[in-house]
Amino acid sequence: MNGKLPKPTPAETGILNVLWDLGPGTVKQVQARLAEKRAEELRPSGYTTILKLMQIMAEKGLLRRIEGEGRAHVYIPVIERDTAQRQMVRELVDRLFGGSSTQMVLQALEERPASAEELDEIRGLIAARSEGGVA
Amino acid sequence: MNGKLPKPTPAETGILNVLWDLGPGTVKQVQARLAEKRAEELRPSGYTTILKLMQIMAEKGLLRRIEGEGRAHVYIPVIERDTAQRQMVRELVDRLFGGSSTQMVLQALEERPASAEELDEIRGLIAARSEGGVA
DNA sequence: TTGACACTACGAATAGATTCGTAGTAAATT
DNA sequence: AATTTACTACGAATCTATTCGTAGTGTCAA
Repeated sequence: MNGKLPKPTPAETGILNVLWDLGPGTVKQVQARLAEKRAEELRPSGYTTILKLMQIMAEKGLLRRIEGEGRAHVYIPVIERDTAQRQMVRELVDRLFGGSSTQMVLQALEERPASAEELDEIRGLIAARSEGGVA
Repeated sequence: MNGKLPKPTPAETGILNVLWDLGPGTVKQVQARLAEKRAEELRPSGYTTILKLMQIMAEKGLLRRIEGEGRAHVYIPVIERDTAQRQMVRELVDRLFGGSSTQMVLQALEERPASAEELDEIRGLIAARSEGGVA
């Protein structure tokens, strides 16, 4: 059902992040959130820009649009955070790490050392995997 | 010195991969390699396409061009594999995982379970990190 | 010398993402 | 009713990436 959703572009990913965090939202809310976040770094996108993007995303099937109580439409992400994350991690692994997620994991851990708790968490997952006899 | 190298585009990344694997190469060699790899999946890019891309990459500073012995120019990657990998992993972590490389690592391990040896390798790195007292 | 060959250089077409201006519309305010 | 407000819809401009055709150049063989 969730068939062939296209890969979100960078700008679309920004919008999805907001909706994943806040739940269903209007263009205005999303735009405000993005503007607030990017205010210092970059010039934030204008209202109609975000509107257009969200319209396009609805066309593509990335968002579902429902008629809100007021006049503003409310948008909900169709693609889930997990799914998008998986998609893009996989792509990066394929493109830059020759398909070896291990290599990428090593690289990631090098770059930004995790805290002790995080390492524990990873250790836990690994332990589970090792037993599971994944091959 | 290696100052402000722009982030390689997808097509550029493909070219870099070849040069990272094979070392210095001509347009012809790169094109042949890419064609061979993509032959089954997608229609491979033509010769002049790769030539143009490599010229652009040289302009951007991603490749260095030296005059070969024959008439063909030889190109060498300026940006290193490690550097590019770090750059893009970091970007993905920031963009999709709220800056938490741990989250991305967990996701990556979910998606493509690593082999026992790989898990060992990761475990080793983690052990080293834990002791090193990074956090 | 002529022609084939193996390249490079360059311009331009196409495609996708992102941007925003302008116009339309319905509801709320005066 | 007229005006303002708060939105949506749409077209078009811009930008970047990718594509490839065509033309130019020098070398080598006949």
